[in-house]
Amino acid sequence: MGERLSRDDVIDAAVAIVESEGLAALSMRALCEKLDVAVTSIYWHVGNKEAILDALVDRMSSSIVTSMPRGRTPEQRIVSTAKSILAALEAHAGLVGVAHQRGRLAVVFAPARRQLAIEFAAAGLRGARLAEATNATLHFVAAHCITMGVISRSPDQSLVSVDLWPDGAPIDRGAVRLLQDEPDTDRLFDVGLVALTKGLIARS
Amino acid sequence: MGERLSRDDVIDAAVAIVESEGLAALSMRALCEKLDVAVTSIYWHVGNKEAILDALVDRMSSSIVTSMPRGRTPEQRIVSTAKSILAALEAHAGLVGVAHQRGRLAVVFAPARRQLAIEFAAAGLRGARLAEATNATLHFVAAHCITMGVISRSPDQSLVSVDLWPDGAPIDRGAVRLLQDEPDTDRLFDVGLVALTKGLIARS
DNA sequence: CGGCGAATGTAATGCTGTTACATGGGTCAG
DNA sequence: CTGACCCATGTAACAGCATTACATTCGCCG
Repeated sequence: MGERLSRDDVIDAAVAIVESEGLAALSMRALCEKLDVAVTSIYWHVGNKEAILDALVDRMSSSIVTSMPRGRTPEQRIVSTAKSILAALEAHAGLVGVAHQRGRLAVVFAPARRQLAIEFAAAGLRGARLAEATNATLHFVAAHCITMGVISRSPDQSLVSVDLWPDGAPIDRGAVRLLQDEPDTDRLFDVGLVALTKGLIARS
Repeated sequence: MGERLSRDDVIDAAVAIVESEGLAALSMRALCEKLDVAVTSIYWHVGNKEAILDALVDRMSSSIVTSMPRGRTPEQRIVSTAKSILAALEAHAGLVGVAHQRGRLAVVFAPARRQLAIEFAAAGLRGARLAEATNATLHFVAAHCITMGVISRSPDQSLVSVDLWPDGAPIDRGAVRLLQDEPDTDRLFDVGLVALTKGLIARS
């Protein structure tokens, strides 16, 4: 019976569970059942559930590759960079919140932070404004991902619709109709990102 | 022993627990212990833990009052409205994520949605652009709140700092120094909000 | 007083993370 | 070869969680 368990075996199984059944399904018992091993073996090799989550975040961090920014203007390249981060993070949707909880999102964001800073500098920003623009953009992307993660964790999406204008709307009918039903969050991200970038670049 | 339990008693106790010890401390056992009652009584009156959370969200929704927007320009009034929502939500920080999970953030946001739509219309937006600008702004505020909630749920804030520019930075030193340490999220919200508003109002 | 339903309690089930303790298996010294 | 020792695994338990089948009490109404 030389089939000794290794730390990597545990993490591999954990990744498999999270990717197939979601983060909520990752329990120590489910893990040891998948590995056909007693619970305590996991504790021997990895230590804690916290440690398992940390290892998962590490895996995610190292597997994220941000592509080169595309576009001719700084604005286009900033938007492109932010979108590529979003795409990379969405591949590991469930883990973004975990990474954020542990304050390790900064590590994941390091390459993107560099790219964004360079592009904002190319757009003419300096000093405090440059740093704030970079961080605000990253915060925008991170917050969107985490928000999506919170949604996806809930089982039923029973959206409660509200009657916004019971008696007469002071805005045009087209907008009223569009405001009534729940918006597409991906579209919202795009619109917000472009506007945010524009506003950050514009000289006050 | 006429001390019959009522549904409101349960919700009151739940609110007390959440406000004093946080959402994580809200368990059925803690609840019945605080009420000095058996667990099953709670199930009789409220039904489920889900139902309790729903009731908590209701309480939060009805207790949120958004103040009138301040400022002379539409941009100022939009920013003011968004900030007042944020302030109102932060008073019930732990519950925002719950409300969002249940798709009931729209209910909480209804008054703010109206105000924002009016202001964006005053800024000259119509139809789809008006609806998208309104929703993007609300999404920005909600995402920020939820992200803060995820942070505050974690016990230790051990932030891992990364060396962004191991060999030479292509941007000015002041920005480099500011980018190195973790930014103030409140400041980030303000900067992002103003830029977002500016970008949304600006005619493309 | 009888009956009936509303309200409460008892005790259990099955889930979670975690751990004290016992056991097997291999390596190495004497 | 044998005994010591340590690494690795297993058994079984504890404490906490939400939930529920079942029994019991209380109060009201006919």
